[in-house]
Amino acid sequence: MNSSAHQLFRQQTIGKKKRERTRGALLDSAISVFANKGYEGTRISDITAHADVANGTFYNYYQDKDQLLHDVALGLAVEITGRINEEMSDVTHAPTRVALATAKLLRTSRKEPEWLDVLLQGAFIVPEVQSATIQYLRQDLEMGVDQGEFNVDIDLLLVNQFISLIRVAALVDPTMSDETIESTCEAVLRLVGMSTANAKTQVTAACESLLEA
Amino acid sequence: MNSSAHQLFRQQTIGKKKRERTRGALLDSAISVFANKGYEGTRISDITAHADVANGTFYNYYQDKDQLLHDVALGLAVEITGRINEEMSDVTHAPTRVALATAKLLRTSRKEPEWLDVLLQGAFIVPEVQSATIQYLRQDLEMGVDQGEFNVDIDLLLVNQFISLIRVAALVDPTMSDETIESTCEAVLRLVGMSTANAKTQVTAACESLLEA
DNA sequence: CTCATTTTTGACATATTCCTCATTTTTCTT
DNA sequence: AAGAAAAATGAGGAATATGTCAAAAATGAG
Repeated sequence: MNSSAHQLFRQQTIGKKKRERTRGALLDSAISVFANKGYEGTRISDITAHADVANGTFYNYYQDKDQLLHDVALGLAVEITGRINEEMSDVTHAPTRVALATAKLLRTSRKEPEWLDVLLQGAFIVPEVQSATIQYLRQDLEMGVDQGEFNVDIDLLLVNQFISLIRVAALVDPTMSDETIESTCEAVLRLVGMSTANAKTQVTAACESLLEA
Repeated sequence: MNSSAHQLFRQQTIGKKKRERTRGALLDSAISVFANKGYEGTRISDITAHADVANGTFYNYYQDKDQLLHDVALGLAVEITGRINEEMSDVTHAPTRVALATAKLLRTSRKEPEWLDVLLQGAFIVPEVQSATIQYLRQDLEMGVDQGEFNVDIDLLLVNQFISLIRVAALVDPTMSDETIESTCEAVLRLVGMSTANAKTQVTAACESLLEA
């Protein structure tokens, strides 16, 4: 087996010792299997088979599925949020930041659908992953309130509502069409209290700047 | 075992023949077990144990877990949407209908948290349950657009975004406080394009009329 | 109350998954 | 290239779940 398109973790372990390379293979396989069978539905043997290692090898690295999900999802969270934040370091307008981040995230999901899927599964199961995921989002939302652009209370419920809109996009349209991306960006801006017209304007601008890059 | 608070299906089968009563017990037990262990996580034996029947009895009624989920979730969908719609038969103002329906649904979830949980699990797994759940919602949303109150395109994505906001409420605050209910009602109205202020007004009015009843 | 019919029972055969560990194979330092 | 350390292997025992069925028990119509 071992037919993943992506190679996130193996990429990170090239040149390192065998131990780290095998761990990378397990992590990459976990992404594919979790995404296709769901966390509950995957068996340890699914992952080892996908990674082309023996059954027992798994236990040289993890004690159980939970630990693996923790590492995979946290790794994805760090990778994805890191990338997006880096690319937006010069954007200070909160609505633009939120629209851009959402669009970039959903674009990532178009290229690597399994990443967002597994990240979100982890965010709903592993508290630490949830914190890591929420962190940046909350900052941008509070920034928007300070700037007088978002007209809503920022609390845990709102942040989770935001994330659930992302999740729904991936669920309803796994191909993640441009239309789905734009609709979702507009929806999150409406959720934080912007008018339909205003949201549309922001999203159009953000998506154009995305095409230039 | 058999310590459910609710008795939805057994209530419906009182006086009927033994066959229907046992089926009712299985359905009620399924609600509790699915809600507490999740669909994937529940074993047939969990359900029979909870229903105080022998293992083999399950197979006199259903071939597998999927069929049981289908019946349970569809039964819940019919029961819940039926009740809510009946109580709103005289309300014609779309924003009021949407706010009221959302508040009523979340109130139901406060009294019977397992119902909404299982209904939503079913809606994401069984297509027929999804249709049944979406049906009324879509009507009200389109009514709101026709009335010029909702400013947004009604499509499958939007309807699912709506449902996901309901789901998040149950996830973030299982006790379903008044605050959570109101915040969620406001959020769904913002999602469909109402202003923050306007949404607040509608929700306040709707929740007051709810207290009178 | 009787007894044919319906329903329940639970032991068991089958199947799946988990996890261990003694052994083999690979790695990589010198 | 040698060889000690690290890593991988996979057979197999323990645990758990599924689905069947012949026998036992409960039901309810007459």
